[in-house]
Amino acid sequence: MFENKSYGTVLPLPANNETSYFDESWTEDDLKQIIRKMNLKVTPQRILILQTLHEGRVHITAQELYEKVQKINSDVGFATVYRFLKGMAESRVVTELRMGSMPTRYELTPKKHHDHMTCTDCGKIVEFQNKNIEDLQEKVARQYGFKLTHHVLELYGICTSCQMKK
Amino acid sequence: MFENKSYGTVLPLPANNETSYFDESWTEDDLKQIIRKMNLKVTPQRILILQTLHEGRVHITAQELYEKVQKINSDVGFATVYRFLKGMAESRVVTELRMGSMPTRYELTPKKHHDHMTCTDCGKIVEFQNKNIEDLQEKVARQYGFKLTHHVLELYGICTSCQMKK
DNA sequence: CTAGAAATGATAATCATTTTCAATTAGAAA
DNA sequence: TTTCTAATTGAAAATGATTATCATTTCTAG
Ligand SMILES: [Mn+2]
Ligand SMILES: [Mn+2]
Ligand SMILES: [Zn+2]
Ligand SMILES: [Zn+2]
Repeated sequence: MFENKSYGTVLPLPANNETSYFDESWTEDDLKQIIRKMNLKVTPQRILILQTLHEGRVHITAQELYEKVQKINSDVGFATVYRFLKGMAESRVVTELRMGSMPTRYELTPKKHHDHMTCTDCGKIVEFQNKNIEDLQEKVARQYGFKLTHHVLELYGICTSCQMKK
Repeated sequence: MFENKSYGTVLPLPANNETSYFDESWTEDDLKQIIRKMNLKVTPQRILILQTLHEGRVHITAQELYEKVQKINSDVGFATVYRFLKGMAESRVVTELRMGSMPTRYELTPKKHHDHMTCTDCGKIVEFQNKNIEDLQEKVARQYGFKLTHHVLELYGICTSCQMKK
């Protein structure tokens, strides 16, 4: 399974997974606003990291993001990338994705919540929304007296093209 | 079997939550059979590890299991515990539970699949089954041409008693 | 401007998990 | 039962992602 592939190498995410789903473009002022909203000082590093995250592929690892940022400004340390990513996760600007034992992946928190379905052969990730499932989750929580804060739903299987390869 | 019942905790580990949900008791022969079925040699270490896992609390970490086993036979190394646990996970004898960034927890794979709802305050874990959700997952997979192999569904929230503490 | 809190980044530390490898052992065959 | 050998073991080292340290630099409120 792709979960056993060595660390450091980029997962074979197909090109269509590398497009950002954020249609809107962000100006430097937008970026600064976002940083200020999390009560952090605006620094060139944070602007660059956030910008790169926004422009780049979704579901990126801290390491991948660090490498991308490095190519633009080699003065950015990976500690800063990890730190900022962690901060953004805390303030919900980004969402952490922990799939299996692989390094954590990040995506800018989308306006509308979605879950993920991953092909265990090629690593393709499909995003989906299903209100019925979300409603049922609430129902389960209610049955046990829980007040839900969040959830993790990941589907794993074989995608169409990988099925045909066999 | 474990419907409407909560088992184990992740964080505080109260003693009264250490009951196994496996009603059946396993004889040494049962243990040996299970090990042989995964095409592994029967060793005293593996018997002890499996037995301890069966008797102990569900949702246990490798480290916790190692410590329990140590008390009975200090000749068992933690590499063996990790290795055997990993092997059992591969042959589906145990199920891995990766919650957030905490160390992996293990449980003997139950006859009937269940998912987990965790209190983020006290760590209480509630196991639940919901056929509707499972069906909807299949439906989603079908929509995208995926052939599902497994899934991860974790609900997080505040349990009843933790809600009252506020 | 300036002060001082916040941020940075090189480096070391953490920590769960995996690997290595020499010594031991299970268990099939003789 | 004895032999043989591949599988297993455990101590220790390695790994890899992530986090902490801390001396230095940089924001930004005033
Ligand atoms: Mn996504
Ligand atoms: Mn369980
Ligand atoms: Zn695929
Ligand atoms: Zn609670």
